[in-house]
Amino acid sequence: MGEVDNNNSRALNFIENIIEEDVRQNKYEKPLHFRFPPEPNGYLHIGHAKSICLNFGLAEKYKGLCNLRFDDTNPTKEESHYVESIKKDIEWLGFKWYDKPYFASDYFEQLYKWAVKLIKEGKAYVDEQSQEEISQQRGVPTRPGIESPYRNRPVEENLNLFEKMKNGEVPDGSMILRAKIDMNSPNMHMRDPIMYRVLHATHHRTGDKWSIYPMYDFAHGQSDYIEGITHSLCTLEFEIHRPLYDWFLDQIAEGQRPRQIEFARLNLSYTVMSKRKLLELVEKNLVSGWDDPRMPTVSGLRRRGYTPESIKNFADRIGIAKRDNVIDFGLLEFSVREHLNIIAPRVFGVLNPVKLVLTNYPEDKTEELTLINNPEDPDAGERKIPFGRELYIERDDFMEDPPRKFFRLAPGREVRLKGAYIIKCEKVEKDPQGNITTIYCTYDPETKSGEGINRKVKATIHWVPLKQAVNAEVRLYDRLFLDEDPAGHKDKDFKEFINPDSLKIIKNCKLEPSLITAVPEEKFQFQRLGYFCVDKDSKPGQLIFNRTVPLRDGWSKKGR
RNA sequence: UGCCCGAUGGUGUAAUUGGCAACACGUCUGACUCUGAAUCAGAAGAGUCCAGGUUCGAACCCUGGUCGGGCAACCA
Repeated sequence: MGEVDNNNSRALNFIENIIEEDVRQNKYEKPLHFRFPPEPNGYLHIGHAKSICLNFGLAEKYKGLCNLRFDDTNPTKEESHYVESIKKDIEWLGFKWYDKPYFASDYFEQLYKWAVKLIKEGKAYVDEQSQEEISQQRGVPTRPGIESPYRNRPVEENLNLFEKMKNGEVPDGSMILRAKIDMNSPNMHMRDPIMYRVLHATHHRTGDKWSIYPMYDFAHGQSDYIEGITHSLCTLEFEIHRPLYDWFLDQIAEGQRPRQIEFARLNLSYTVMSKRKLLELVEKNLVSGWDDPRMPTVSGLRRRGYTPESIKNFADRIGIAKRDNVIDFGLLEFSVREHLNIIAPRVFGVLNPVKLVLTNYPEDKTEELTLINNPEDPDAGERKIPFGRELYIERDDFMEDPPRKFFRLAPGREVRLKGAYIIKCEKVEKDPQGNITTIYCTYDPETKSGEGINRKVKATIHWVPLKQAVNAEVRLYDRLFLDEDPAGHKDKDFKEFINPDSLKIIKNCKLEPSLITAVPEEKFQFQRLGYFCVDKDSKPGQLIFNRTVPLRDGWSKKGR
């Protein structure tokens, strides 16, 4: 139980096609080896989840391995608490990395040796120009660059200078180590790319041991190579780096080497996906944190009430390709509903309560009614709810002057209280402002659920016993941005599109008493309303629920 | 005046590698329903960016365009 039927027979994506071909050709002697290489400078988001599902999923599918490797070559941006959050998120998604977490920083020594090797072979040199000069000389994509005056200095001099850089004898920014490739290349990344920079910064793992740090391009491919990665999957923006990835491997690799394959990153409508922008939302307190339930982060989705299964099914459904894409946020919502429909126990919760009195129900009588916990899951069992003369129902479930298509309660109309009796509205009581304060009904004792006669009524509504109701705070979420592509406007900042109503807090909601013991991350379907998840801020006696997603609503959609 | 990618219903992904466009979401009907949910049945919606070419046959191959994305951090 609890499994969403997942289509394993779906067509292969282009990466799987490449892999199948590799397997057919017996290209690798060892198991296929993948890797997920996050930089520990932020929290994982749903786009990373796509990559995680791809890499770890491929390893599972082809009985291979998948490493978790932190790409920690920039000590000025990386922090160990990000390492912890990333590990937690991957584990929560249900994936297991091979062996232990790996770190690019573990390869600093090896990388350094390779750099020295390149210098000795005349393939790398120390440049002492300013950042501006170097950038100037690099040229522009449409014009070739020009060579640095330091480009042809003697090997011995390069060795000495690089040693000084390494020993921390030169200030930040004064020297860099460059690969000697081709300043005329149409590919900007091949115009003598930077291999090492001087950074007197404390690294989250190596501390102050190093004062030089390798650049991404001089670390990533080599790290893949060291770990025996067979397929190095990354997003499209690295496509243009591939010639450089291969060039560095050409210099150092023997035998089997990794192959880089690029795929399109995930874009989700009505949200932003860059770590920089997400960080900005956090730092400017536009959201409550990385795990704010409105954030597209893995931790945000978890807090919102998403399940790992729903995220994995989503990742599977969106596929892998190379063209730019924008996935409808509704597809993510479909994926949670699909899973939660199967696993979430049904309960009664009234968000906007109005008192209802059954005038012909005995004053002191209380019944224990039995309700099915989940019609989709026979093993979910039953529970009891007390029923009495006074109840709460949803204010929206009553209309004094209903339109013809409104099926619920109205004066003179009958409706079933789910799991209880059919009731009929007799009259309403209002306050001086005209707000309805109490709805008076009669119940039909002959129509008890499961026992009595089952007359057809147009609607069944949920309810909560007034006396035993549990108070709770409920947080309703809507999309964080009003624009489909908030980051896609050249002239406007993405923050201008923030939805002012993305969070609505409702206090004094009335829940059925069984919910009193609910604990954080527990998920329920509040019947007829949606799926809800207990928030981490929730405490006994002060329950807080997040609405993960409302139920599909075919009625209000039709325009009513 | 460059280089690298890409282009298939509203959205996303397929098409057994050249054999007559499929699946999912969404939308719309209808059935069922003690959740206006779920479930079930059905429908509409693309002729594959454009123009040529090769071929008995092209979404797949070739040529030339058009449009979109990326590339000029001592970021990854």
